[in-house]
Amino acid sequence: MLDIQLLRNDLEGVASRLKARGFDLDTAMIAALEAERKSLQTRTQELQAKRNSLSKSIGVAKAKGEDVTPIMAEVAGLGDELKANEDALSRLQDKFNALLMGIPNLPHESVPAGKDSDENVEVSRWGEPRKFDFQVKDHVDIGAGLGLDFESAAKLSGSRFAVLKGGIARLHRALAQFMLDVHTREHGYIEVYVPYLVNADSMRGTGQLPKFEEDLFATFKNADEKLYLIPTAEVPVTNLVRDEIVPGESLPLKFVAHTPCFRSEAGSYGRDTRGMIRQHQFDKVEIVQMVKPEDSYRVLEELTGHAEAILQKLGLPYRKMLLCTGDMGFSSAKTYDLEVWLPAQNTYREISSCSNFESFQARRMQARFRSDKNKPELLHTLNGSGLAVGRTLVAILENYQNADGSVSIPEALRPWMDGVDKLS
RNA sequence: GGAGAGGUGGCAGAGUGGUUGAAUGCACCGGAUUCGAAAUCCGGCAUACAGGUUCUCCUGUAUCGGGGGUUCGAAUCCCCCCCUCUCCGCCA
Repeated sequence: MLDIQLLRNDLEGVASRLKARGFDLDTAMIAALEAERKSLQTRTQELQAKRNSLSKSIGVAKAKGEDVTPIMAEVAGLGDELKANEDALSRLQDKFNALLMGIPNLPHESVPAGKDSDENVEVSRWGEPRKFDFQVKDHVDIGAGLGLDFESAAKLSGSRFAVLKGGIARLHRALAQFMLDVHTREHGYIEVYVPYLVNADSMRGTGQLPKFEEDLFATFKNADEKLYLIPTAEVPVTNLVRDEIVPGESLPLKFVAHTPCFRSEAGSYGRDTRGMIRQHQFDKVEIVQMVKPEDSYRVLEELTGHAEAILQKLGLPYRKMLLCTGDMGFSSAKTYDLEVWLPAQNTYREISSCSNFESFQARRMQARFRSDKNKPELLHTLNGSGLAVGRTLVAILENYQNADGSVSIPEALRPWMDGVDKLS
């Protein structure tokens, strides 16, 4: 959520920055709503003040044993207008709030302008894609002989699910454990285990709701209370600080969580239908930080580096992309995507997304910190995939495949695989 | 699932319709005392929003788990919901 003060003070400026990310802000409508709000609110508060003081004087008069009927008569006249004003104000505020919740974050000034992913900017590249002296297979074909089973998954649940058996399931588990261990041991994150079902408040806090309900899976706790399956650990982990005022000295808070993620993938029919790239359910290790505002851009670089470290340890070639204004997520002010090399597709594919949300999520969540005796201040939130486990599995299968159909295990991962150096 | 108790400020904990945004204690901040510290004493100390003033405040409104209701007036009464604790049952 944007700062409403910013909207009031610099509506046109906000509109033009939003335009850069392809969002049209109806400034005339907002200005009109704002003018109406101002007069309604002033009038309502006036009436409330009058009622309060009259009510108070009734109490005083009664205590003295005086006759209160004249005051009662006076206050009775207020009732209808006050109620009408209160109702109108609350309707207007609901409307304004709904509008505000639907406005995306402002892009940081360092974000390049652009329409879509074609205009993202490559920042750096790491590793050399391997030269194969045989015909490379994609992960589906390689995995078929190693326990990657889409037919069973289709029987159980339909399309966009996978069953892993044997060594490949083991590899999947090892990857998650490896990532968790690196982030906790080397990068200073605290491991957290969190619920996979969360309420609507949590989804609103991080920005998935109200706009993107169709991307989520939901279930019902009872007839009128819906719970959502998390599309990323970002949701439960970031919401740990919702409605909290944390001591300034406790920042930065650094959390890492390994969770399954559930996405309906509505609107992506036909895209990445083959294989494990785009699933309804996948595992991800997510790193999250809550920091002071002045630190958040330094931390974005640091956090992205933590995700890169996993790719480097695994020896997977990747490139780091700075997303342009038109390709960023709804809540983000600046995002780096890490794209891993997939030889069978002969291209780089997203495996991590690292974002600084500045105070956008914190404002929705009322997540604040207090330094000394200063007033509470909104903190900044960041997160990144460190990494998407399923896609990392795909990358290893494809990059470490051998001519005989076996797959080598990256050196760094072997301690998590009981020393196994090859799946066959 | 059954029975009972409870949710109040950073924390603990009073408060069952009327100058209560809320006693008291702890914590915290400023000052006094002290060579300095502890102890003691004095004062301050919630959040959001609006209006005024504009870097310092003033005024108003809302907020005592959430929502709705009664009333001139609700932390306090009524209804619904959520959560926590204790006991019993069930259970990975």
